Amino acid sequence: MARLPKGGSGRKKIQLKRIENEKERAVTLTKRYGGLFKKANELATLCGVQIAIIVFSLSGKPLSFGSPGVPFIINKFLNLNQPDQQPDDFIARFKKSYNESRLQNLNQELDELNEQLANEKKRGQMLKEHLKATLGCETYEEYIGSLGIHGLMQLRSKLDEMKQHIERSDDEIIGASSSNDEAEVDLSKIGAPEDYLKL
Amino acid sequence: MARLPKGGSGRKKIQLKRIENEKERAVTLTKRYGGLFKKANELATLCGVQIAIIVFSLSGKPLSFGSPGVPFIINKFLNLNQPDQQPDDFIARFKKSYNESRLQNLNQELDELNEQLANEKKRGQMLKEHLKATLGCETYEEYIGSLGIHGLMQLRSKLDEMKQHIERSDDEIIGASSSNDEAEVDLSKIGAPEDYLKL
DNA sequence: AAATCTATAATTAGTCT
DNA sequence: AAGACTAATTATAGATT
Repeated sequence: MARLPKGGSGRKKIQLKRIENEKERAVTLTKRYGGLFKKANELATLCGVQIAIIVFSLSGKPLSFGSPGVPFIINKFLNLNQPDQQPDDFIARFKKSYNESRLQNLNQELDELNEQLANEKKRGQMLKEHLKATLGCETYEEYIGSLGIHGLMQLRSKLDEMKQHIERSDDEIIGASSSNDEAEVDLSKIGAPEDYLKL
Repeated sequence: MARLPKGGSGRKKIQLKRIENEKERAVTLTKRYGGLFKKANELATLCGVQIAIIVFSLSGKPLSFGSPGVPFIINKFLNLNQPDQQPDDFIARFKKSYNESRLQNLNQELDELNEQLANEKKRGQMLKEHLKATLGCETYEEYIGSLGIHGLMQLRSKLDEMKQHIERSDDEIIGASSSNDEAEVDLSKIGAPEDYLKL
């Protein structure tokens, strides 16, 4: 028998921005994190890589996927980022790292960041010229806008997060003898990216 | 001239098992982890969740995505799985501080920042397409564009501010100095937006 | 509200460059 | 060898139950 198009009107394209409707957002989360984990599993299987995904829902509930396992991969990741030798004295190591590594690294990283931002700018110009040549439109602002709305939102929230973390860490380090649980950043103070760039 | 169906024969369904051919596997990894990170970014944006992905390729190279950041989410995840064990001796306490200190976290955050910047660059083509799709829009994108410039400028000032803050903190901590002025941003060093985004 | 359905959007395997 | 292309597969937005 002929199949009537009884179902919905089909998929519509959606904007890449926070879904305001709470219910709809929850449904989308359920659908998509399932799809994401499925893709991750396929990637691990097809390509033989190790992969871990951690998602924190708005309610704070952790959803995780890991092949071979989340803790294993976390350990591996942390060890890579902390290739520490082992001096006898822990405090000496602490100070040594603190004095030698941090400022230099930070300055270097900041310089690189600025350099990359400059490169982004240059690339924007090239793109504009290219677009102008092919499309005949002067849309530099639009391009930078598109670029900025992604990269800069992430940068922005990240920097605020780091800033808060620094302030807390300072308290801990300077007053090292006072116990201070929960050195974690209070995420609720950071807010969504939209809060910084809302129209 | 007429457009020949010059391309390949089209996509074939593949088995969910390890791809034996090394080159093919590498190509698939590249394609799919890009797609996976894109999906993750969409999930984070659409649903306002925090998400981190870590992939270790066979060669051991880590590929990661994080919103707000991989280390941050790892910390959160670990804290959930290891509810606060109170350190009762000095070394343990110091160790705790160290592990949560800004040296590690900052460096990791910066690594992550740079990584995400690189990802942003990789998506240049996608952004171009997005721009093309939104050429019809008039004031919306332009407004975002101006916001992007503004955001970039503020980003710069935040970086400078952070840098100064860190320099002062170093003096305090390592040199045990007690001078404690408020770190102020030197606005004269920042310059006008045009200096960063001029075309 | 979770499951199902359908049309469509998005991803990508294979191919060619 | 890194990107473009195309056809086909896969994911999913919105409707419906």
